[in-house]
Amino acid sequence: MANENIEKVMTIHDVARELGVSASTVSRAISGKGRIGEATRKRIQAYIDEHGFYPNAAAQSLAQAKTNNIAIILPEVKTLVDMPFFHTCMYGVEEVAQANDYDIIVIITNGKDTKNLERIIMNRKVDGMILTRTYENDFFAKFLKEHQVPFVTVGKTGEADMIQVDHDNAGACRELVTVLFSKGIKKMAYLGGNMEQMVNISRLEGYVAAHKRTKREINEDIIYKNLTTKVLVEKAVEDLLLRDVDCILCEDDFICDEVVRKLAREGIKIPEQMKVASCHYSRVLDNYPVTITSLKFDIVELGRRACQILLDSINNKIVPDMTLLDYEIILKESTK
Amino acid sequence: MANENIEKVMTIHDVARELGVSASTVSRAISGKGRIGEATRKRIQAYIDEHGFYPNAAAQSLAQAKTNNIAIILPEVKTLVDMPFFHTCMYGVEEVAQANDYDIIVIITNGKDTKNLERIIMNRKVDGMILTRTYENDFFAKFLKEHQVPFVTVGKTGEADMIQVDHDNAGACRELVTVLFSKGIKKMAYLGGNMEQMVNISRLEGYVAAHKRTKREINEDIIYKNLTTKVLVEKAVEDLLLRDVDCILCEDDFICDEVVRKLAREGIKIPEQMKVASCHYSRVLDNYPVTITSLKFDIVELGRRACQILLDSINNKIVPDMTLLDYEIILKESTK
DNA sequence: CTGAAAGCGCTTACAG
DNA sequence: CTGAAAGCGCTTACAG
Repeated sequence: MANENIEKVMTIHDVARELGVSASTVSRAISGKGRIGEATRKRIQAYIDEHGFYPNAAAQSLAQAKTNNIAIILPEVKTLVDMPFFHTCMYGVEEVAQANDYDIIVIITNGKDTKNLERIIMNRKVDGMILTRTYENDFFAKFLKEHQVPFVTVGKTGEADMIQVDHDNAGACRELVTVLFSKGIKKMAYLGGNMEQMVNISRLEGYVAAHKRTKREINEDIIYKNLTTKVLVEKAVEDLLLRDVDCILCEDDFICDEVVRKLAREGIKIPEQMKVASCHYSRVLDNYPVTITSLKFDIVELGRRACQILLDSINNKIVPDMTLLDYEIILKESTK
Repeated sequence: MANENIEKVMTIHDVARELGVSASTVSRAISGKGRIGEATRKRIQAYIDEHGFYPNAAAQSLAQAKTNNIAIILPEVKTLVDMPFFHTCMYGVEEVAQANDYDIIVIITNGKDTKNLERIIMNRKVDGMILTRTYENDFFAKFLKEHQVPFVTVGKTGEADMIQVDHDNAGACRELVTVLFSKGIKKMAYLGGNMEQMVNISRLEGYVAAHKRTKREINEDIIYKNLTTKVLVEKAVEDLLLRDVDCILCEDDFICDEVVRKLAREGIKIPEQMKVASCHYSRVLDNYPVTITSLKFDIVELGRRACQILLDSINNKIVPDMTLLDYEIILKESTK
C-alpha cells in the first residue's frame, strides 16, 4: 500500500527487463508488426495482461506520426431539433472510433474562425476530421482540403473530390412528395430553412424533382426559403393560407413545430383543412395531438458510417466518394 | 508551388538553423520558460509568426508529460431534456478549454464499463477529466479517484474529497417550494426521476427542506420516485388526483411534459384545477399553451466553471471542493 | 527470430 | 543569456 503512490508508470523497458528480452521485442509483441516467435509473443502478452502495461500514447504518436485521435467538428446550435441531431451523430462517431481504439476530439465552431481548426491540424493532434454540417461552397471543407487533412463530411459539399456521407435527403423528399401527390394532394407549399446549408438545398431539390417527375408546374410563390425564425415561419403560413394550398411540407421539425402551432392558433385543423409533413423526424414531432408525416433517418448510423469511412481512408483503404444512406417515409395522421 | 507537397513540416530545429540559434533557445522563446534575451525572443517570435511554426503536440506531450487534453465523460442519453443539457454543458467546457489551448476528448458511457476510461487514463491521453452526471456512490468517480486522475464532477457525489461543481439544486428547489407555499398552495406532490442520480436526490432534498422550514408535514404518499417512463408518470398523476393535491412539482421537464399532457387528457385545467412547476427549465417547456413555472440554470456556465476548475486543479492552483452555481426562479402562468 | 541503435520532436537541467 | 546533451517512451530499419 505505502509505496503504491511512488510506483512509476510501467514502460516498455520495464517489461523487457522483467522478461529478459529487449524493448524491441516487447514492442513487436504488442503491435504484432515484425517477425516474432510465437512463444515469446505469448509470454510477453501474458505478462502484460497480468500486470496491465499500457503504452504511452504520446510516445507512440511521436514514433509513428499517428495520434489515434480524430476530430469531430460540430456547429454551435441551440434548437431542440439541431442539438439532438449533432449529439446523436456524435454518438455514432464515438461508437466506431472507440471500437477502433480511436478517441474523438470535439471542436465547436460558431462562425468562420479557423483558428482552433488550424491549431489542431498543425499541432498534429488528430489523424483526420469529420465535418458535421456542410454549407454551399463550404469554407471549412476547403480549409481542410488545402491543409491536406484526411476528412469526411456529414452532408454534401457539392465538390467532387471530397469524401461525403449523407442521408439521401433529395431522394427521400422526392419520394415523400411523390407519395403525397399520389394520395391526392393538389398544391403543396414548401417551407425551407437556411439555404446556405447543403441539407436544405438537397431537400428542396427533392421537392422540385417530384414536381418534375409528376409533370407538375413549380410555383415559386409557395416556396419559402430561409425561414430561420419563428416570426418568418408565421408570416409564411399567413401568406400561404391565401394561396389555396392543401399541404405544407416543412424542411425540418423546427419549422414544422412553428407551422403546427400557427395553424392551431388560426383554428385550422390538421389534416382536414391543411395537411402537413416534415422532411425530418425527431422527437419534437411527438409533441402534438395529431401525429405528423415525416422522413426518418438513422442519425447514429450516419455518424458511424462517417467515422468508419474516415478511418478506412486514413488507413489508405479505398472508400466511396459519396455515400447516401437510406430513409423511411412515415405516413401519419397529418396527411390522411 | 511544385514542391509544396514535398515540403516537410517545420520543426524547432529548422527554425533554429534558419536563425542561427540553438533549438533550446527556440524552445525557450516559445514557452517563455527559462531565461532568454528579449532581442532573441523577439527575433524568434517574428520568424515563427511569419512562417507559422507549430510545435508537434506528441513531442511536447512526451517531453512534458502533459497532453493539453481533457476528457469529458458524457452519459448516453436519448431524451429532448437530457441531450440538450449535456450538449450545452459540453459547449461550456469546450469554450474554456479552447481558451486555454486545451482540447476535449469525448467519452460516451452507457453502463458501468470502465474499459475506455481505463485505456484513456493509462495511455495518458488526457491531463484530467470531467464527469458530467453523478450517481449516489458514484462508480466512475471512485474509479477516477483510485487512478489518481485529476477530475471534477458536474453534480454532487456525496463524497467529501472530490471536486464538485453543480447548480444549487437543493437550494433552488427549497426556494421554489417555499415561494409556492407562500402563494397559497396547500399540498404539493413531488414527481421525481431516477433516484440513483444525485441531481434528483438534491431536488427532493430541497422539497423536503422547504416543508421543514415552513413547518409542514411531509407526506410520503404524494412523493413519487423513479418515474423513468411515460407510463409511470401517468400512473402517478392518476394516483395523486385522488389525493387532494393542488400542485405538482416535477423533477424535470421530461416528467413535466408527461404531466402536462396527462392533465390535458384528463381535462384538468392548469392552473385553475392544478398548479404545475418544474425543477428544471428547458425549451421543452415552451411547447405548451400555458407557460410553466420552473427553475432556470445556466448550463453553459456550469460547463465553463467545471472546466476552469479542472484546469486550475491540474495546474496545482487551490480550487474549492464544492462550487454551487446560482439559479433563477421563473414564475409563470402554471402556478398563478 | 531477436537485439542494439537511431530516431521521432520536443524540453530542461547543466555548464559556461 | 545561450548551447550541447540527455531524456521523454515508443518504433523500426539494420544486423546478425
